[in-house]
Amino acid sequence: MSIYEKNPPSCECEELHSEIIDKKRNAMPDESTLYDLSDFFKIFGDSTRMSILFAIDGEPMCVCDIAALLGMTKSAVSHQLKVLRQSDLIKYRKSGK
Amino acid sequence: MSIYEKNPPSCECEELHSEIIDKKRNAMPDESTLYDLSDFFKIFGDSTRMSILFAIDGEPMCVCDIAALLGMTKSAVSHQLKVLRQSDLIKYRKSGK
DNA sequence: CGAACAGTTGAACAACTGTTCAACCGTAAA
DNA sequence: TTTACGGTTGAACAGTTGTTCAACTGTTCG
Repeated sequence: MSIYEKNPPSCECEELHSEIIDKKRNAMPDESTLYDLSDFFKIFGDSTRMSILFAIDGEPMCVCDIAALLGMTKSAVSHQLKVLRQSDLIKYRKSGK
Repeated sequence: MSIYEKNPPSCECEELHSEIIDKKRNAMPDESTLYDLSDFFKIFGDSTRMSILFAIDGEPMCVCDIAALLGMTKSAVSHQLKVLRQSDLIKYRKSGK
């Protein structure tokens, strides 16, 4: 005995408060700003990357040591370092052998 | 003619700089702090949530209007509002009909 | 040169995340 | 009470993200 058999096609909201919507639309940052902003936060939204940033804060470390400290593989660390490097959050320093 | 056929089992780094590692380990925030921190940033790491936050900044909006403004379904907005609500970033205000 | 070391890369895979769809709940007006 | 409205929910799906594995590069030391 299903009662709601003939629901309307859902969400027929015909912009009931179009004044508010228009007003808000003008106040909104443009799309690319929104993407840049969320992309920025995305970098810190991973605990591994956060750990790496804390680890190399102040004194630089080599990839092997970071990996040992965090209990991950060199590869995983390197992948995340690449993300951080691409965001200009860290610098690359050549190591010699 | 593959040359590097007998690579070592990879990553044999026997903590070459164990002093540095130990020192860093003590300076690291504990794991739950790291998770809390990254979880916090994760919320802002999505452009939809960012948009919603900008939209409802100052003057509150109903779900239908947010959906119309951002060109999404009510459902999608509601799901993201739930995330924001769970993070105590926004408050719920009952609407009447 | 050849071996060892430090690090990078890409493909494959699993886990997670965001959107859609359809069904649903609660309130208020008819 | 019934209908419409504003909003929520959960399952399903697609796209994205993080880790691992194996192979690789470049440098340096013997």
